[in-house]
Amino acid sequence: MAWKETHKLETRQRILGAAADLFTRKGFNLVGIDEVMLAAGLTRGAFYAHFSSKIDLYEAAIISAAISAAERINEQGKDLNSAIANYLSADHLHSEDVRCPMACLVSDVAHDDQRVQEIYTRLFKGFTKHLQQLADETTSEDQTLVQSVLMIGGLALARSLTDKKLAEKILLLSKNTAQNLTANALKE
Amino acid sequence: MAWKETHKLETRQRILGAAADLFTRKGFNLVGIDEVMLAAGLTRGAFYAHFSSKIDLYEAAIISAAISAAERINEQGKDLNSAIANYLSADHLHSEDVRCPMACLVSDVAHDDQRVQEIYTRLFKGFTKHLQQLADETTSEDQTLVQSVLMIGGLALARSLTDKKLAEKILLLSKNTAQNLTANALKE
DNA sequence: GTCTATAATCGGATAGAC
DNA sequence: GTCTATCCGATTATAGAC
Repeated sequence: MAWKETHKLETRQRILGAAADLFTRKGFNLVGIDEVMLAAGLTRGAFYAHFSSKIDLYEAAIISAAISAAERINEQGKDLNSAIANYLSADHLHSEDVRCPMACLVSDVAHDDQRVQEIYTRLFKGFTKHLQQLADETTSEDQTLVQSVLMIGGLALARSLTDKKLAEKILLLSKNTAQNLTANALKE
Repeated sequence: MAWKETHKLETRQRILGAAADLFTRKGFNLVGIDEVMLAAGLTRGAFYAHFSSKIDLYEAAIISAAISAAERINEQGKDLNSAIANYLSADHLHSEDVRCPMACLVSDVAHDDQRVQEIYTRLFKGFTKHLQQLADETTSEDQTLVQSVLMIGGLALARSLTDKKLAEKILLLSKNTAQNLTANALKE
């Protein structure tokens, strides 16, 4: 019974991983349950043993994707500047595996129902809190918020442009601005 | 024949207006042709006399929405700072009529096909060009790009948060940062 | 828990009358 | 050009065997 439970959990994680990948790449509506289950190595019928609906999966997948993205940042850099650089890198922009759902779904979420928006809001607060922990004490909450806008906005924008030269320029400029932000720049 | 043509054009514009409103509010997939035509005061059957497909309408509606949003900005402010303030205002955030598609669809577009992305890219270049015309000669292209990230990213993010206090704080901080941007802040 | 088969629905697109 | 009626494909969700 013990490994049956862990096996189910493992399967669930595999589904979540596939869903996180597909939803961040294609959004909610363009992804089918078929597609997710196939990517997880199963068929559609098995889906409802793990999740009660597609929306249910979506909500769980966003959280899962955010955790993966945070781990990816943590692996590579220990201070705020490298976290910013890592997030706003060409690597992240073109990443085939881990992508931050905060950027990939920033406008999608505005069209979704309130439950999804609440999850997104919670994740965003976690995002800024995480940045703040990496920063030194001289960094204000307000600075962190602006850095978040530059990170999420810069990446989201870059992902939607076909002009890849321009996209990478936007990443670079957003990175520099976020890293150089001073408390002074935010005043009225 | 003359006013028959203008009547058709007028109807087309009414459809486009309804579509611009619905698509920026709900995204592509959650909007039905039924819904658009009903909002335009017609029925579904009449749709295909004006557009060849839903995607065709979507592409035209994004452009139409961008023009409306630009006009809205132009009406209210003549200089760069008031354009930024207007764009990143609580008014624009909660607007029931005109909304900027660049912010409302920034991550949606990344999931769409290339044609839509190309249109979005073209509109973005128009967006930055417009900002630059409002700015004085001391403003560099790079500054304008960062201002665009703060405007589009700030608004998109604010729209997805259920915590409206936080959303308006993000607007305010993004606005201040965009207005105070100096060439120095963008350097490596 | 996972499979195959099927029900039920929804929405884009077309046909033909007016 | 606009309407009503209809077709058709796609997809979520369920039923029942293993």
